[in-house]
Amino acid sequence: MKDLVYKCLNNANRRKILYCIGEEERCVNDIAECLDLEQSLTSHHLKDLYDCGLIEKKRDGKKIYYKVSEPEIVEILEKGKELGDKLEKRC
Amino acid sequence: MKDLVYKCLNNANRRKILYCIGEEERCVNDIAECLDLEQSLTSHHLKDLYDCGLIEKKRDGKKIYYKVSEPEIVEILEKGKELGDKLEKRC
DNA sequence: CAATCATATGAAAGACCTTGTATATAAGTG
DNA sequence: CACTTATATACAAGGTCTTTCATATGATTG
Repeated sequence: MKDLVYKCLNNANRRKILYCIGEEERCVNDIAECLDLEQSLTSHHLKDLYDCGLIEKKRDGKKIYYKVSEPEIVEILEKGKELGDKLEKRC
Repeated sequence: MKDLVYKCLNNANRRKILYCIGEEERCVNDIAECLDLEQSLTSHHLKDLYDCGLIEKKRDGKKIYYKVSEPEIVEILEKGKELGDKLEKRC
């Protein structure tokens, strides 16, 4: 259970999704299009993120809008990216 | 390549190892004993962490001492833990 | 209500991870 | 040099993850 946050972070597509809906909410189709992912794949990942509690959703007519509910996750993402970049330069 | 940091974080034993050698260096055997892990498993995980660049090693006679080389990883770990705890309370 | 649009779900293939067992290497010791 | 201690590596079994394809559900529209 405690591993869910790290598990969510351990996939490039999920990380992209988090960045994508970190500032403003977006509907599934927009997310998929924006990141060039299959609709169903996007949906699967959104479910993982949602089940983990990192994002929230809101229905509006046919569309469902998602956004990050825990800003901390974006901070972690940024720290992770910084560190990753730093480590990459070394090799 | 950029995923290595997140991959390293996505395993409870590796996270324990990072905590264990975050402050002071320790040799493989001590780490294994301290965390109650098999020697070879400890060694496997240390290799992953080392290859990723998160920890450094130093030989002293027969023993090899490891310690965290990037303190940022411990910060990330702590932020991740805080967030994980927060999310867990919800369910 | 049939058709359409938007999203979710299930199943399955293949890739990837974790772990354990057995064995190898490397350093130190008698 | 044989032996022991400390660590690393190879391999294989089992499990988990990611992705795709096909299909289902749910809301809206004509």
